Amino acid sequence: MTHRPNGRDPRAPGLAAFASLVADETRAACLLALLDGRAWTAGELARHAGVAASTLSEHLGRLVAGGLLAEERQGRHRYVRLADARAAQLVEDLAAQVAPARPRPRTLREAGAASAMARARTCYDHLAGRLGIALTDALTARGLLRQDTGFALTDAGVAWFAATGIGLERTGRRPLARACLDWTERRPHLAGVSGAALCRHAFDAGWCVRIGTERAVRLTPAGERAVSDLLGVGAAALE
Amino acid sequence: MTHRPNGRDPRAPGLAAFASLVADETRAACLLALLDGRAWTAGELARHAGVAASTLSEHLGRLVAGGLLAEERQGRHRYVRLADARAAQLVEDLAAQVAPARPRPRTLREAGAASAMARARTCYDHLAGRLGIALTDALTARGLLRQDTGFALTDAGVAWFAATGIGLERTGRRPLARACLDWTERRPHLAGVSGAALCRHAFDAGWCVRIGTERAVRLTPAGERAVSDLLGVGAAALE
DNA sequence: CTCATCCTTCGGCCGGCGCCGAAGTGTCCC
DNA sequence: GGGACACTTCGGCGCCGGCCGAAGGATGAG
Repeated sequence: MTHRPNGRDPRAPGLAAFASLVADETRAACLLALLDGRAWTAGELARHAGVAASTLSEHLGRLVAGGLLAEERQGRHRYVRLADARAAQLVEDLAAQVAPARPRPRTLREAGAASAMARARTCYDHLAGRLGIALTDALTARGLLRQDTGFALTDAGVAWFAATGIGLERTGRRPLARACLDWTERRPHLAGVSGAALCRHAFDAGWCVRIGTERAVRLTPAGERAVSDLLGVGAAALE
Repeated sequence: MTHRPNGRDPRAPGLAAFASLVADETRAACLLALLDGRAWTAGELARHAGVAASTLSEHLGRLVAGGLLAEERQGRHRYVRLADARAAQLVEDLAAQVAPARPRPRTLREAGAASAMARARTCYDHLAGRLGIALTDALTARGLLRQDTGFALTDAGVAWFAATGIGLERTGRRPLARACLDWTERRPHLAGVSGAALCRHAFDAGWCVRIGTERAVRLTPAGERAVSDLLGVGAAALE
């Protein structure tokens, strides 16, 4: 990088440096894995990505320095997670751009896992998969969310969250509602403060539970009743 | 790249490859330049970026192959522009993430240009700068746009566009309204179909004109009257 | 036709960086 | 204390890719 006396936009170096963080396959794999919203140890990520621990340590150093990851050291472990909702959104958005190169279930076990993921999963801090879309569509059909002129809760929507006992706390500048493009379905679903609150409530109220240690989620019988009663979402929309 | 038999997300290679497109300083400079929404020739971009024509030719090849740019060959010229609104949004979003490393006016001329850009400019196909924000805020204050629960036009807002004679044609899946984070102001302004329509109308109706060959824009006296009459935006909000 | 202009292709150079294994540091457990 | 474990640092290797200049189309002007 020699000196460039030109009319380049001063943001170019920063933009390139930032994109470089994602521009490595191993780091990209880490970021996608961390989209589950949990904190992983460096060792877990190294095994997941299939590289030596030393290699991964350097990658984590870069990602933390770049502000994409936050770290928390506990004893001899280094826990790492996406820095904030902003970072998560960035990875989501970027991942949504890439060609849906995904057909690849090799074994029955893999096919089952992929099917469960497509049905319901978490995407950072909100619900995704067909479940996430079904909820989003139901909110829209009931006039609680409008997607026709943008993406925002209606007054009735705000009231619905309050009546259902789901608190919506405004934190900083994070929007109350925003669209997150679903990877498997290529359709938008609810994210933002309300999406996160709905997801948290769904877990707290026992509407859904995690399947194994993955991002996949299963709707419980109680959850089926709840979404049917509250939003009129039938079992058909969830299969 | 040896074979990785691991549990990596299959999207990782694509994500990394895609980010690589932006992860080069010269390509980043091109993308930022193209955010003005116009078509540039390869030569113009080469001079702008300060690299040899041969070097830039290779960069353009990658960006086009990656789907970020669209090209149009006319005679011995190769015109290139951002492929679509999706690509523009991606570059905007990414650029908004990077630290606002921008203080740097060296000469009076540069300072003047920076000041004009901060006042009013285009951002791909919509208006940005203090003008863009003033319009967005005015729409919000008048109940035509709601930003409190997301980002969407209200029914009154749709009616306002119709009454003002600004057509809103739904094209594909592009949202009618979405927020674009302003680089200089760090605040959201109106983008999407309605943002583009408003910008186009402003030029067609003579509300504003381009300053020189840059992205900067100047509000005409007629434009000042129009925004004052239609939205109650005073001159103070635009300085 | 001839020349100038714009772009692309090719060969070659060089730096950056992703990778590993070995060695070192810090932490927890017994 | 000793040993196992998690992670980091370091040296070294190899490759990818950005850069240039020279040469080769392709197009338009005269």
